[in-house]
Amino acid sequence: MSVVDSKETVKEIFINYLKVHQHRKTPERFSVLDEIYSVDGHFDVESLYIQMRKKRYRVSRATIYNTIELLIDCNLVTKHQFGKNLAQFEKSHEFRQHDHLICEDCQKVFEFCDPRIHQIEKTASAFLGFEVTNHSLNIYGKCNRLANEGACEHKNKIK
Amino acid sequence: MSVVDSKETVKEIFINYLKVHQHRKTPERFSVLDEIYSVDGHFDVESLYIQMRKKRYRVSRATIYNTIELLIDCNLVTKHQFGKNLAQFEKSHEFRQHDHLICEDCQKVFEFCDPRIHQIEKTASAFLGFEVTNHSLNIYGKCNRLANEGACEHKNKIK
DNA sequence: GTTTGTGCAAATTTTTTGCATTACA
DNA sequence: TGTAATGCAAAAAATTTGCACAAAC
Repeated sequence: MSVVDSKETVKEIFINYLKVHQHRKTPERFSVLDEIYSVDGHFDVESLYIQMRKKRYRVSRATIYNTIELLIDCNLVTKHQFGKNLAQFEKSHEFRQHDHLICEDCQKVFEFCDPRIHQIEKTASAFLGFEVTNHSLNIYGKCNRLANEGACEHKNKIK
Repeated sequence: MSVVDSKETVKEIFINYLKVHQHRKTPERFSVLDEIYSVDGHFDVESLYIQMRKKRYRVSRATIYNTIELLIDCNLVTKHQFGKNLAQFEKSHEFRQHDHLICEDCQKVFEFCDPRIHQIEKTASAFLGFEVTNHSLNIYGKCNRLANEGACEHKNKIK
């Protein structure tokens, strides 16, 4: 699926969500969605705001916060908390569910998939009669500098 | 191990940590540790602060933040981020490693253990040569109100 | 006696809220 | 046209920082 197709698809999903929930289809909401699906990796509200101001869009922080909440509700965006008090977000449609390995030295975030997490989800939810909607698994550690030369920007990296 | 023994043990660990890292042994640091190990479950800095002020202790928020950082560093306290921008903490010495199921309706947090998470940790860390220090697995969902009557304080609970 | 740690308050940072105005339906 | 959504700025909430004073070592 091309980037353009993906944007079309998520826009349709969003339009449908807005219709079903009787929310208005404003240009601001679509520009936030479009911008989020133009970016790879994680982002926070402030950087998205600055990025959108630099470009063609005119949106307020309040609208970004509001729109992201809607996008999370219709599963087009995922929220992360990597241990700091700054919420990070990520587009999530048609992306393989993945979890994160966070390097405590360089703060870089790596992604990985492991199907076994679903078994754990099932067991744990059955244990208390939970109806699971999603999960968040973060593994913290130190990325091996030698094995990942260049992948990790250490503060004290040997130049 | 009794509560008193546990407090003695963690105090020794903390004393040793402070010695090794050449930090001073102040009464404030020990009272924060003592108070944390008197409380069950999760807590945030503000509630710990209020609780300590109500009781015998006289500590500032800044000191609590500072001390908790040291306690995290010596593995006596664990930090959690359950999706909100309020850091939650928990004593962690001699407590079985566990993960969390969070109810999106009532915000209640349930604990569970699953040894399979360690296999995932191993696989994921081997994948990128990570040296794992810890992990955080949060499963979000809706606790079954009927099956857990009384366990979950729903906002719209049927009275 | 040095120097780290503390308390307090001010500053920062991130998110939320109130309200007048705009614009979708 | 009625009402939800927006922008802005102020407020709130959580954490960090600066500095004078206290107290470990």
